[in-house]
Order: sequence, then structure tokens, then C-alpha cells
Amino acid sequence: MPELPEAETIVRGLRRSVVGERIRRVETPHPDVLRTSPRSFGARVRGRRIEGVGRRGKNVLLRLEGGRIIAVNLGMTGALLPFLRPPRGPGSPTHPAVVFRFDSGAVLVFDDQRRFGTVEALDAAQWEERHTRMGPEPLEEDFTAEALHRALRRSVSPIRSWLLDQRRIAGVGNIYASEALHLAGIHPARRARTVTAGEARLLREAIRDVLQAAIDFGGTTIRDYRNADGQAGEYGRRLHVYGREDEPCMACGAGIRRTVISNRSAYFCPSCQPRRGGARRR
DNA sequence: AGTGTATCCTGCAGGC
DNA sequence: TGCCTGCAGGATACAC
Repeated sequence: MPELPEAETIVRGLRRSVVGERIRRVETPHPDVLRTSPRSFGARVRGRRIEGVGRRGKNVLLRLEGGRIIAVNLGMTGALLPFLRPPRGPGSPTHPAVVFRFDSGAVLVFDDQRRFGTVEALDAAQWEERHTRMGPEPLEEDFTAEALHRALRRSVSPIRSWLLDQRRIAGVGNIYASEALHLAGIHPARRARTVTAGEARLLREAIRDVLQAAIDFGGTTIRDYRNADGQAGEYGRRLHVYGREDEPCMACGAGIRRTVISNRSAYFCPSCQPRRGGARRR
């Protein structure tokens, strides 16, 4: 579910609420989201203070004193919900998987209905290895059109699949892949290597514009996503193609289509995003 | 190096 | 109302 803009929105909220808190105790009602035993996870984080909150791709990172990192992948339905007091009754998390209790009495809950998410306590070296395997951050300056074009030229995979591969580019998921390809006028099934240098420039700008705009609106809530304040994101109303099958394209009025690529839906405008380049008419 | 398929889970919408 | 199917923002393993 959450992609880069949703993770970024959560990070900004958590900076206000959990930085400086010291972990007293960890409860794991659903230990399957840890990659280790609850015992060893607890031992690695207990007594540590949270010194900072960061993001890499779709991952939320809690930096602990001493150098360890709690890396949270939100999966499809994960949320990180901070509370000043242990939550009770209406409004408390519905599917708590991991609960951090702090010395101050405050609480951080990793809530995840489907439990595709993960919560891991990594040493600096383990995180570094993970980090190295991931592609560039699309909002950073080193994500250039030239580098994107060079990388695309090496791949015969459909451009939509290419964008979802975290080893190639970090943070893009199914919603923003469709949105960025629409903005750039590129059909989602085109092979990556057929994207021209000019299209790569458009795509680079489209990815950045879409992600930044989504951050500005607090992310997209389709159903479950909530930020660290428990609120929904407002970018859903701004989506041009995702989830809009048969509705008119906001740019040209043609009917938006849904297709399936690698078993996942891709939405596009058949007029703005022709299957083959050079066939555009107006 | 790709794809399709299955898997991990729960819940919701729509058809009947 | 209930039952069934398909679908969902992610990621990985497998056979081919």
C-alpha cells in the first residue's frame, strides 16, 4: 500500500512524536512481522533511545542510539501510530502487530491488517547492505534523466514493472507508477529499452512531480492508509488514471483503461499513452 | 533476464 | 442474509 509519499508523510509525523523516546518494552501480538524471534528483537532494541526518523524508498527507519536501525516496511496495510498513552476503546488500533512502550508512557504501534509488512532491528552493516541493493531515491539530485535513460536501455522488461522494482528505483509503487507514466505519455507495457532519451527526461520529471505533489497532499488513501496522526491522505482526489477504469481522461476525455502486467493492474489513457511512439494525434 | 504463478494475510465489494 | 469470486497500496520464491 504505502509508497514513497505515504512513507514520507509518516516519517514527518513520527519526527514530532517519537524522537527522544526510550524503548522500555516491546510486545508482539503478531511476531510473524519480525524476521527474528521476539526475544532477540526485543533484546536488540530494549533500553535504546530513538535518535531520529528517516526514510529509504518505502521504508520507515527509526535510528537508535548505538547505531542500530529499526527498519519498517509497511507492506500493503501497515501503519505506525504513536500515542501519548496506551490506546483503549474506540479509535485504538484494530490489528496491532508490534507495540513499542516507551519510558515516558507513550506508545508506538505498528498496525497491519494483512501483515505483509515487516519490522526488523538491523545493525549498521546489515542496513548498509540492504541500502546498497536499492535503487536511487527519485527525489534526490543524483536521480538524473541521463542515469535513468542509461538504466532503462539495459532492460527489456515492461516499463511499469521496471518502475516497481525497488532495486532499480526506490519508492515507486503501483499507484505512482501508473500516474507518472500517464503524465509522461508512456504506455505501461512498453519495454524499458524503447524509452527514448527525450521520454526519459519527461519520465524523470513526471516521477518527481507526482511523488512531490502526493507528499504535499499527505499521500493517497485508497482504503487503509493512515498517517502518524491517524488521518487519511488527500492525494486520491488528484489521481488521473489509477483506479479510474472507464472514466474519462482528465487530459483528453478518452476512456481510461485497465490492463494487467505481471499480475498487477496498470491504468492508462490509450490516447495520451499510445502503445507505439510517433502515433500521437490531437 | 524476464514472466507467470503462488505465497504470505485479511477484508471488502459485487454478483447471484 | 449468505456464499462465492475477485481484487487490493508489497515483496519474494519458484519453475520455465
